[in-house]
Amino acid sequence: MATSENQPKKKLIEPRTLKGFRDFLPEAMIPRERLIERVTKTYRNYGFCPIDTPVLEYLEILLGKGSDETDKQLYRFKDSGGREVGMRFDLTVPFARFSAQHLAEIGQPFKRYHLAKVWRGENTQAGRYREFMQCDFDTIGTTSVFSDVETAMVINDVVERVDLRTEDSFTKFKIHVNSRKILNGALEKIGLSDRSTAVLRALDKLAKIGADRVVEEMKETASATEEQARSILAVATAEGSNEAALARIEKLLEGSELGLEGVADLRQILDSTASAGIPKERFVVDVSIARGLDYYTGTIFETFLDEIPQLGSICSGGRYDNLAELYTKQKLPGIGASLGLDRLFAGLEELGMVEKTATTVDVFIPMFDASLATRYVTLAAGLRRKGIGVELYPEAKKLGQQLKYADKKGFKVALVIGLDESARDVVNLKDLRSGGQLEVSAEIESLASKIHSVLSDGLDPQ
RNA sequence: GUGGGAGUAGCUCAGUUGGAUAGAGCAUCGGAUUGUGGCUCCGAAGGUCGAGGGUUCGAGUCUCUUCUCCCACCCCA
Repeated sequence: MATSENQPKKKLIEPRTLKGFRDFLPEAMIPRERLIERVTKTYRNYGFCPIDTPVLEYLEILLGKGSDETDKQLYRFKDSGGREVGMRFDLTVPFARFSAQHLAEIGQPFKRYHLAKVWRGENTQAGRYREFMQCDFDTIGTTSVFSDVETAMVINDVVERVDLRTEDSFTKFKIHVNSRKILNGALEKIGLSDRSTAVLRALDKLAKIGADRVVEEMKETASATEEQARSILAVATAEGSNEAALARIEKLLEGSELGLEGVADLRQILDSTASAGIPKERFVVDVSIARGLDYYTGTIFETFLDEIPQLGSICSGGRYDNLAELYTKQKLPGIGASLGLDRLFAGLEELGMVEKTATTVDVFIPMFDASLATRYVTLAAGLRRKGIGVELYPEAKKLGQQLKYADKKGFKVALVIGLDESARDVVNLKDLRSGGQLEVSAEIESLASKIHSVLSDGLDPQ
């Protein structure tokens, strides 16, 4: 190999990232972290506990758990010890393994959340990447419908808090609810139970491609008759209010114990969430949502933003009978959901709900005069002890340049201290948003409270 | 994986029938301005024209191969 000293010109390595993989600059990462914080806080608010699992799993743990598609998308390789390994493509499969492995320690019921990156080697598209973050929460070890109710409430709470500009509730979204029991009851009644996957996959596309093409697809992929397909659609397209839709479905499913159970579950979810104060119109009974994955057996959720439904579901989940059947004989029923952070973030940006900032603190101290450096360091430390984040500029450049830097980064106030101020033991407190400034005492206690008031009320320009 | 589109400065793009040293705006850095940011003016830096081959006196431009990215399908968050 030729060394660089032997070459007339050093060949630079092109800095680049893999397709579907991204860097996050501060102005993207700061709001992203804020969103993550809010999601975490909401999950914890319900008693969900954090866990983590390895990025790599033995290949046999991951293979054949989703569809053939997920097998194809799996990042897999041999490690240096010759072991067949793969990178997790979701958080549910690792959780299933985790539950089976630690069941004795975690007990039941068990509620966990897990925010982590997952990897899928599929083709990229707008809002779809090969490395992306999922924010899962699950409750296992109980079949109680009140876990379904709680799951619905968590989804609602978490999406209500996505407006990163404010603390106010975001309301322009709908949670679509369905139950596999209703679908399976209907399939049972018309004798299509053995082809449920294909039928449901077709049904899932209803909103996208319309009734006629769904029927066509069912005939093709599930070899359903026209009559069978139409009768599934009759259940799936029950319209009107949630109550009216459920009443109609109840009629259509008469005699199907399973189907009626599904109707009862949905009624309970709607009733309980309404009593808990969640607006009724937030939920939409929608029998056409089916979810791709096969392991759902009961309630299903999908969440859409009112203004960009074409973005797809930003938070989806459902109930399953047996999470870890491939790893343990112990039956583990549960329910959970997953927030697609990157897709949601793409949506929030489109809706202008992401405030751009490149700083993590509000207060900026320019190094006005090099001889006062220690003075600045001390002042900054004092304010930080008071819980006020401060950035001190590291070089004694021209004041104008330092303020320009502060302005560009989005600091809200600057504390300007030159020889004059220092001698009189005062601080020139400048509101960078309005341009107004005020001379205040440099005493930490009063300075801190003054900063607080300027941060919340601003300072009039003079 | 299938189909379509596009690759020129960090970003958005211009570049005529093939012609000499490849340009602009924004962004970056510096100066005008050694006690005050956003506006203005001036300047600097920044390019293997995605890569490799071919045609030609001459290629950013034509041609072939290849790579990458974007869009749609499939599937999904």
